[in-house]
Amino acid sequence: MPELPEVETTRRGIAPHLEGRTVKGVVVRERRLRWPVPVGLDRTLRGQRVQGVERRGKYLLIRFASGTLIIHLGMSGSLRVLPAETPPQPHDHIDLCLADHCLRLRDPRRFGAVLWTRDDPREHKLIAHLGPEPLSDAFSADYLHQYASKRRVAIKSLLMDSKVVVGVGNIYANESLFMAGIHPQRTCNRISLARCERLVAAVKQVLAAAIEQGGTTLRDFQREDGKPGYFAQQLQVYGRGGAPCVACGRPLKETRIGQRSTVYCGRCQR
DNA sequence: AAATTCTCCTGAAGGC
DNA sequence: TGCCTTCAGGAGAATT
Repeated sequence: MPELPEVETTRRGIAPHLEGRTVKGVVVRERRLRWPVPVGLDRTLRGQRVQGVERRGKYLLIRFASGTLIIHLGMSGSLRVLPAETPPQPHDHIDLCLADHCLRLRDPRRFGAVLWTRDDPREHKLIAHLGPEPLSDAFSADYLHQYASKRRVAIKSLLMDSKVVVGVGNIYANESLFMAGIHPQRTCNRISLARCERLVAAVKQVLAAAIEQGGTTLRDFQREDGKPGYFAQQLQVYGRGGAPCVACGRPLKETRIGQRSTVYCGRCQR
């Protein structure tokens, strides 16, 4: 499941193969994604040159002179650069064809999205109201503390709210809260500035480390499976309910917050 | 306004 | 072995 580190790794992987290249054609085999894939993408993009590949939160932005292709990978989406004429496999929904290669979107669960906007993508409905990037200075302890003071949800829910900060999915919310020693159920307006400081630092550290590892595990973005290696590796709590806490050895507890699997240590996290 | 629940979908895992 | 059920999850939409 693509979290921000994997989306960023994908961006870095595909950008050199796209930027400055001209689209030869677009093939849409399945347009029933989260929202219908716009009709006429082939006509819109054929002959257009890619000006840049950017990211905002978990949205990838492929910029052209006449507009921007907005791509979200949802839960099961992946983008790979393949040699032209590579036969499509099941769930390979869209190809962006270049001279010698194609950018191919695969998304078995179809929670992803491919949209087109002619306007500034930063003003797009889905993007305009997003919170700050987690690795930017705008995501600070002061910012989080102030935002948290106005709300009464569990801190984990706050972290995963894209209006508060983008890119912190379920896995990294669990990991960050463990690292910061904060109980995921704790009401967000009852966390001190000092503890917000720890939490913000933890989020940045976890995401930065994952991007670094995503870079190694996904460097060969043409490979068939694209399974992120950093998942299984250094996870301290996610997926480890009942297993011993790496810090104190007590069994990790598992519960649900907002329909999401939540794992924590009842002793280390308060 | 804020908080909570619902919804989309398929593959994996578990039960019998 | 095979069929059935359950579950996971991003995040906007709908509901409370």
